[in-house]
Amino acid sequence: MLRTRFAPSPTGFMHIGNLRSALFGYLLARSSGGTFILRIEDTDQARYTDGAVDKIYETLAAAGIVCDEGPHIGGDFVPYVQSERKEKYLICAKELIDRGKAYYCVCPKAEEGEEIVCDCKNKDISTPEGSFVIRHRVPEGSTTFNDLVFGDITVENSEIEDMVLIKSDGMPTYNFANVVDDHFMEITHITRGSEFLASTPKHKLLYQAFGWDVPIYCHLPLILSPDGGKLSKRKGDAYFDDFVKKGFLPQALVNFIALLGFAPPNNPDNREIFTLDELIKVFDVKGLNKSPATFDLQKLKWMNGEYIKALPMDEFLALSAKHTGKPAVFAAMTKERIHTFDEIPAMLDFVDNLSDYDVSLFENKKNKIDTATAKETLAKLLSVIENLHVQDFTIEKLKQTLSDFATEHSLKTAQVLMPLRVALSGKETSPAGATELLAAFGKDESINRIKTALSKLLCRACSGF
RNA sequence: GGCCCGUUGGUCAAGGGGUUAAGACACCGCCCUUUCACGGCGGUAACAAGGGUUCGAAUCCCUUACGGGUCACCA
Repeated sequence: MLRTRFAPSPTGFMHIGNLRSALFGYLLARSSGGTFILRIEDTDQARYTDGAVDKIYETLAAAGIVCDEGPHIGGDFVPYVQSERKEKYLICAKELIDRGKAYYCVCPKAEEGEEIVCDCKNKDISTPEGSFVIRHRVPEGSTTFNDLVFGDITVENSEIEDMVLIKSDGMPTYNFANVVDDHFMEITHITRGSEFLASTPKHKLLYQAFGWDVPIYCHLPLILSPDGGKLSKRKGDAYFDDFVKKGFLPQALVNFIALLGFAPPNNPDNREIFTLDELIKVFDVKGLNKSPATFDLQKLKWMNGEYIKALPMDEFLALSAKHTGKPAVFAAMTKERIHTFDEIPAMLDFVDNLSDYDVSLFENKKNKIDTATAKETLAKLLSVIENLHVQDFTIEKLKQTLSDFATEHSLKTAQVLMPLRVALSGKETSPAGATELLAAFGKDESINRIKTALSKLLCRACSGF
């Protein structure tokens, strides 16, 4: 039975890279009928942040990633929080000391840039006094491990330091706790970012020191920021929540990061939009890449736009309400045009506040419209609209009315609709055409806006320009 | 700097000895059109460099360059 795990540290918000590790662990488990577990690695007390564990649950839930075992659901291997497993690590470390594979070190903690020559390795201290750590005794030779993505990797043991297993505060280090827990929780496949590639030989040596089976490694290619380095907090492109706040949908985000460093091997029609369930179906480690992938915001936006367009209208309106207080008629206009929800406010700013726009907006060479013809058309249009009944303000009826108007005055539809649209929106671009805006604003407001346009145009005419 | 890993258009990527080197995002053009957008059609644009191996290399090997990761009592 295949078992994978996601083992984050509760240090704050969920980093995109972390979410991706979780996603691939989940995909690997689900695609082969395995089990996906969550383990909290809180061995660094200094970095512990309140609420961070809840944030992890929330993010996984938002992403649709369901755990089979974990602190919040239990399982056969409780507890799933490392700080609650403290004794286990010490016992294991002592076992290693008994076997001569680890030793007590009483050297002071090295300061920044300082290097301490440690001789504890040869002292064989049996009962340390005062502050101490337990270090791994790295054997001679070289270590080779196999990775599902990167293949065989060999490192000389002389390159590997005698790493600390138990810190002076009694807590295990990440490297140690990770190995111990993965063994006892019977994790078969280790999925994590390739930043851990370099420490994997240390881990393998530990498994061997205990005489445990070495799990199968599957390192994921890194995600890079567009300017080369890591995704960073500074630029606001590092955390899941940042993206949600900006109006990205969790599903789109998941879809996008799944396709970073991965391409489904069997994808004849080059599909790129996948639900989580579909990702499970097409997932295969063979599709994993080795080279780092750059996070391209533009493509994410495109993908998010695709998800927004696919949303049922009621869901869209519910979500857009968080970003705009405008009436649904207007919000609905933006559905097919936005990439992220935070684009809505700027698109609908004209609804409550007609800007003091310039009359040059009325000019359009292609359709032979200038301020004079626009004024003339709007003036005639005004009386037509004033004579309409309120119940005639439906898109269907307005369309007919405007079309008849154009015919009657021998105008092209554009020559009627362009000036009207500008008058109603006061903008060069608007999220909908004249008919829709007319219907959305209703009779009174439409008349007001046309009158405003006329006064602007009149003013222009007086001054002789 | 040592060690490890990587390098196909600006970005994501397919392709694993013989291809006109896919597709997507972005960009540009055209069409549609009531502006912009959407949609449709088309276009620009890539095998890091140099050596091998081979009848033939984007594909295999070596070197260089560049990029990244890692060298904690952080995870």
